[in-house]
Formats: sequence, C-alpha cells, structure tokens
Amino acid sequence: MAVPVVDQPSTRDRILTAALDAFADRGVEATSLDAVAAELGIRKQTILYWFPSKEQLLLDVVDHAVDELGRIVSDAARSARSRTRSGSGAADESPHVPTLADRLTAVVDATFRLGTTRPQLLAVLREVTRLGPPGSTRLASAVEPLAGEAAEALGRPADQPRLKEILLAASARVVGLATEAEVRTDLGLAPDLAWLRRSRQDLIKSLLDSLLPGLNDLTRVSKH
Amino acid sequence: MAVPVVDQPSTRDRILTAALDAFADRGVEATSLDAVAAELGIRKQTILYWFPSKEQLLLDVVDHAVDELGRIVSDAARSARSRTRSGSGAADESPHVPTLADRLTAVVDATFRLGTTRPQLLAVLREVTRLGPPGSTRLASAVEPLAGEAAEALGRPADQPRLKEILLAASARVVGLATEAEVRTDLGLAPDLAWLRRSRQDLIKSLLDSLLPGLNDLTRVSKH
DNA sequence: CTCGCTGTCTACCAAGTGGTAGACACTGTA
DNA sequence: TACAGTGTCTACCACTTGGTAGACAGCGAG
Repeated sequence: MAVPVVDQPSTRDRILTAALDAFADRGVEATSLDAVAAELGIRKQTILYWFPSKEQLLLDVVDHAVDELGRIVSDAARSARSRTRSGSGAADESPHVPTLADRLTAVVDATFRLGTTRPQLLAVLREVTRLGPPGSTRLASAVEPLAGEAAEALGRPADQPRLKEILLAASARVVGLATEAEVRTDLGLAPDLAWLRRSRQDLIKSLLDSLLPGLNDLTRVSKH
Repeated sequence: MAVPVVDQPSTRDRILTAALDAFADRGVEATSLDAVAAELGIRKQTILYWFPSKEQLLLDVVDHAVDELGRIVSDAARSARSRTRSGSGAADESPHVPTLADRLTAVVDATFRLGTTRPQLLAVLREVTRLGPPGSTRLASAVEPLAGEAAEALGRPADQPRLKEILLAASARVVGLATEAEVRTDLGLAPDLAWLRRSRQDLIKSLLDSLLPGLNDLTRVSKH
C-alpha cells in the first residue's frame, strides 16, 4: 500500500552513486567522506552508518560499478539486431538471428557510448587499478564471473576456452582507450571522430580475429 | 679542485626523482611530503626549502619528466640506424641514412622499452592528466615545444603542419597503452608478448599512415 | 503509553597534512 | 676573528581526515 509514487533510491544507493562519481573524477584519496556527504546533503556519519569504513565503501562501489557495467554489456549483447548489410533499401538477407559479429559490435558500441554517457563508470575502473589492492583485487574477482556471463550472452558457451581471456583483454583495451581520449584532450588535441571510429573498428576487428582465428577475410563474417 | 669523485646528484634533483617515483606509483594526493622526505633520509622542511609548496614541486616534477622523456625520444630518433631489410646476411642495400620509418620505429621502440625500464615516467603523465589543472596545463605547455623538437629530430622540418598533432596523438596512445597493460595485469591476464608486439606494430603503422598519406603498401617504405 | 529498532544527527578525537618560524652548523671571504 | 650566506634541522600551527560515542527523533508492535 505505502508504495511511494516515485520510489526514491535508498540512502545507501544514493551514497554509492555519489561516491562512484566522486571517486571517478576526483580520485579516491582526494575524495573525503565529508565531500560525498555534502553533495548529498547528509552528514559523513550517515555514510559510516551504511558503510563501516571508507575502504569498504570503495569495495562496494566497485561491485556496484561492475554490476552496472555487466548489465549494460549483457543487455547490449542480447538485444543485438543483425546488421543490414548494404545500404538501407536491402531486404534482410539473413533473418533476425544476429551473428556473433553482430553481438560483438553491439557490445562494443554500447561500451563506447558509455564513454560519453557515463564516463565515470570506466574512470572508476582505471582509478581502482591505479590504487592497487584491495580495490584492484576486488575488481578482478568481481569481473571474473561477469566474463562468463557475458560469454553466455554472446551465445557462445564453453566451447571457446580462451573466450574469457579475450573478453577481459577487451575490457582492458577499452579502459586504455578511455585514458587515451582523456590524455588527448589534455594535450590540447581537438576531439577527433575519425580516431574514435578507427578505435572502434580496430577493437571489433581484433575481437573477431581472436574469436574466429580461421578467418582471413575481415569485412564480412558469413553465417557460421 | 674540490670536484667530487662521483658528482652526486644535488639534493634538489634527488627530491625531484624521488617525488616523481612516489607520485607515479602512489598518486600525488596519496604522497605526503613526509613520505618523500623519509625515502631520502631528510626532513620535509628541506623539500619545502627547495620547492616552495607541494604544488610547485609537482609542476617541477612534470617539467623534469617531460625533459627526460624528450631527451630519450630525441636521442632515439637521432641515433636510429637504418634497418637491415631481410635476414642477417644481406648487405646494406640503402646506406647508413635512416628513413623516416626507421626513425619512427626507433622512437616507438625506445618508448616501449621505457614501459619496462622506467614506467614511472609514463605513469606520472597519466597521473597528472588525471589530476587536472594545474598539473595538466603545465604538462600541455611543457610538451608543446617538445613536439617541435622531436619533429626536428625526425628530420622533418615544418613541411608537415599536422606533424605536431600526430606526435601528440601518439604520446596519448602510448599512455593509453601503458594503462591498458596495467589493467590487463590487474584483471589477472598473464603478460602477453604477442599483444605487446601487435600494439607496437599498430602504432608504427598508424604513424606511418598519418605521415605518409599517399602510401598503400605498408610493409616497405622506400628511400625518400 | 512504552518499548525496541532504525536512521540520522551533534560532538569529539587521534593522527596526519602542508606550511611557517627560527635555531644551528658549515662554508668561503674579508 | 668576524660575518654573511647556504642548507638542513627542530618545534610548532591550523586544518582536514577517517572514525567513535552517544543523543535523539520517528515508527510499528505489544
């Protein structure tokens, strides 16, 4: 009955997202609990009520971020449509079942879109790896099962043992690209759409190369 | 007369390098002046004697790092030997004048070697861009003239207006790659020599593509 | 009404931070 | 010897940090 009209996010969740944002763009050490609290209009002691220490908060933020990332990636993989091959007028030659390439493209695109939609998500990963343990180890263990899940979403069960490594490597690449983009703007380079497109293409291509090692023709991936 | 047998680095220089290392692998905010001082066996007040504030120390560290980086790159470019094209037994077809491709390869190799020899140098760049102003702006202005100098060392004066942008983009790419490598190990991926080689090749290739836009054949770059 | 629980608050603390003031030792010069 | 300059030190300060202790308000159940 007492369901709120808009069910507002719990204090705990509000703290998590605010901390994620702050950690991502000001850094963890540079972010005080007071600062996060102030941003939410609460006191630092309320944060310490929900999270026993700043370190624990960071670990939970990592989990939170990985969760969100995993959801986005899985959704993208599952809702991938098969690409219309040439031009707009063509009828769909292969019907609605997306190929592996389609799914990979969807995932990569979703991730790249993340770079402008929610850059904190990638930034916090970088920040955590920079800080080292315990955050980085938590990140590793949180990402680990996610890679398996993503493999599932890609429609490829365990028949490719290296799949997990490949996906992890791709994640690392994306974080690297995000860093590269940031450094580019810092060095005074104008935003370069061509660079972005090229990076996207390279990533997709290298993923396909790893997953379908038999292929030499790169432009079109035939049905199975 | 009183020339020391080994002229030890000045206190100022010792502080600079110690601070660079600390900033690079623990982060700037996480590094206290006390910590840097302790590592050198001196007191924090001695640091503040040479550098009026921590912020100024950071700026000088940036200059120091960029200087060192510039020296390494320039040296590599200047001392580049022309590659022996095929096998070891072949006589040098083109004599001792290295082509642009040779110089670029030398520079890229030197930079990659840096990744294992002196990773702090790249890490501190990343850290500074992460922190934002004033460090990042200082980095930008310190790197700016260096790009011109590197252009000189490459044997290509001002006849390529985009050259500076291309070199800056390459720097950004290298920092991105360094980050990618770090994230890879954090995610539990084993060091991958093949990945390193591929990244090297891609970087050289994309540099050549940008610098010699007319080319389609990528494997061999003829004299002039 | 009262009790216990939950969530937020005020008040405080010990430790650590960057930075200042000034004493002290060592040098070369007059 | 006296002196000025340089480099390092001890002593201290104002401030911020993460974290603790405990008061207090609201609330549903008995």
